[in-house]
Amino acid sequence: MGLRLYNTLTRKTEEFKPRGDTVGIYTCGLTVQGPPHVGHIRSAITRDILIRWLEYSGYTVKSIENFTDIDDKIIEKQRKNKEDWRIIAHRHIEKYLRACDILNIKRATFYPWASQHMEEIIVLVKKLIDKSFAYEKKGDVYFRVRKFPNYGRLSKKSIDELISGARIAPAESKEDPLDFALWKAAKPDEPSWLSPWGKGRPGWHIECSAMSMHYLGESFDIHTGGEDLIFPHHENEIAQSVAATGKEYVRYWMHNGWVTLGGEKMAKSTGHYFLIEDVLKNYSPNVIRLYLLKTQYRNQIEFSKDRLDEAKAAYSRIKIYVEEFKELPEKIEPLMLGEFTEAMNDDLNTPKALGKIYDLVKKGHEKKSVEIAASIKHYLAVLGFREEVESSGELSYQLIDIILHIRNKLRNEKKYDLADEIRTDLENLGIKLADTKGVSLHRLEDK
RNA sequence: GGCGGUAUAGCCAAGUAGCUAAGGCGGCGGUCUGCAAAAUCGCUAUUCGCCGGUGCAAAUCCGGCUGCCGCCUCCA
Repeated sequence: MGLRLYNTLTRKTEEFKPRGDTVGIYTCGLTVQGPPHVGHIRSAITRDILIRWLEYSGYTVKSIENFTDIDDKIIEKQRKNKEDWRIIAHRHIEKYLRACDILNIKRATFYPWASQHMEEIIVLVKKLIDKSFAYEKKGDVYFRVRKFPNYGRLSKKSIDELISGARIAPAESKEDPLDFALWKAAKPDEPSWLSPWGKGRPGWHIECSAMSMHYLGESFDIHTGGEDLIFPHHENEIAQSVAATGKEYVRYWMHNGWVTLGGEKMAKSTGHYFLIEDVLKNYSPNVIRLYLLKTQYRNQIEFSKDRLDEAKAAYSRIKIYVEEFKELPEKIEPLMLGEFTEAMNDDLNTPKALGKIYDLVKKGHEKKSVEIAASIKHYLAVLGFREEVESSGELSYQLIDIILHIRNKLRNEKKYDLADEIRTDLENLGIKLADTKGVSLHRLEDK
C-alpha cells in the first residue's frame, strides 16, 4: 500500500492520490510580527518530512510557504516600536529561514509574501464581489458567509453554533456578524495599497487563497499548517477560494498538533513560548529533529528540558553506532526497507519508523555490519537528519550572527569593499547573502 | 455552552480485534575498565483512565462516565 494521510476534511486516513505529475503543497507559514518559536518549527518539520517522504517515494513536489507580512498585529507593532513594518517582517522572516536552514528543513519552492501579491489579492476580492459572495461597505469588503453552502465543513462547525459562540462585537458595517473581512479600509498612518474600494489592505485569510492559487493553480493537492488554523483561517480560505472558482480547492488538509508548555499550547499571543534561536543555543539540530519526530505529527508534544535531554541521549546511541564506521557505501539496498516504508506510509508515523532504526542499531551490535550501518545512515538522511557537523549548529548560528552584524556596520559606514569581500568569502563557504536595507538574508547551500 | 482531540510501564511513545503489548529515556544487575565515564548485554506493563455491553477472541468495536488539551477571538 502506498502513502495514506489523515485528512482533516473527512477526519479519516485516506490513500494519497495526487492530481497530476507534480504534487502541489501549500503551507500556511508565519504571520511575521514575532520571532519563530518551537511551535512554528514543528509545523516546518512536519512539512519537511512530508516533502522528503513524497520525494523519496518518487513524486515531484512543488511547495509554497507564505509569509503574512501585513496584518493587524504587525501594524500594532509598528506603532508601538516606531519601527517600519517592513523591517519588522524582514527581521522575523530572516530568523525563521535561518533556523530552518540550520535545522536542515528543506526550502520550499517559493516563499511568497502577502505584501508582494496585492494585485492577485485585489483581483480575487473583485471576483468575489462580482459573484456577489462579497460586498463593500465604507471601504471595507466582507465575505458573505451565509451565501457559501458548505461553510463549516472543515472545522465541523455549523453556522448556528458560531452565532451562539460569537464572543466579539461585530463590526457595524457587516451585514451579518459571521461575515469576515477580505479587505480593510486604511486608518490614518496605516500602511495601505490602492484598490477599487479606496486605500486599504487585505484581511487575514485572503492572502493565502490568492497566493496558493497563483502558484499552484485553482485546485491543488495538500495544504498544511498548525491545528489552530483550522478555524477560522482554513475554513475561510476554502470558502473564498471555492466561491471564486467554483472548483475543489484542496484535496488533503493536514494539520499538526501543538507544542505545549506545562500542558498548555505554546503561542506567541500569550507570551507562552520558547524561541527556536534560544533552543538552538543548547541543542543540536539533529537532537531537536529527533525530539519532534519521536511523536507523530498530529499529537501534541510537551516542550521541556527533560524531553530534549532524552532526545539527546537517544540520538547519541544511533550516532555512536554509525560513527564506528569510517567509510560507508552511499548506494545501498537498505535493510528493513519494507517495514520502514510501511511506517512512513501510515500517515508519516515517524515514531514507528524510528523504532525500526533502533531495531537496526540493536542488530548491528549483535553483528558488526556495513550493510546495517549504511542502512541506518540512509534512513537518517530520509528523515532529514544532518550529516553531522554535530553541535556546530548553535555555534555557526551565533557566528553568522556576529559576522552579519559587523558586516552591516561596515555597510552603514559605506565600507563596501570590505563588506563585499566578506560576502564573497561567505559565498565560498556556501553561505549566500541577499542584502536589503538594514538586514541581510542568508541561506546555507548544501555542501 | 457547542464542537473536536486525547487517556498504554517511573517518564515519553507505537500499536485500532487474534503470535510473547514496538521503540526510546530512566532505573537495576552483568561485561569492559587502574578508577570514573562512555559503550555494550540482560531485566524492567498478565496489562492498556473507569463502568457496562457485543464477539470464540478487545488496548483495539459499541454505550455511559471521568480526567486532560484545544477550537469557537489573534495563533504553527
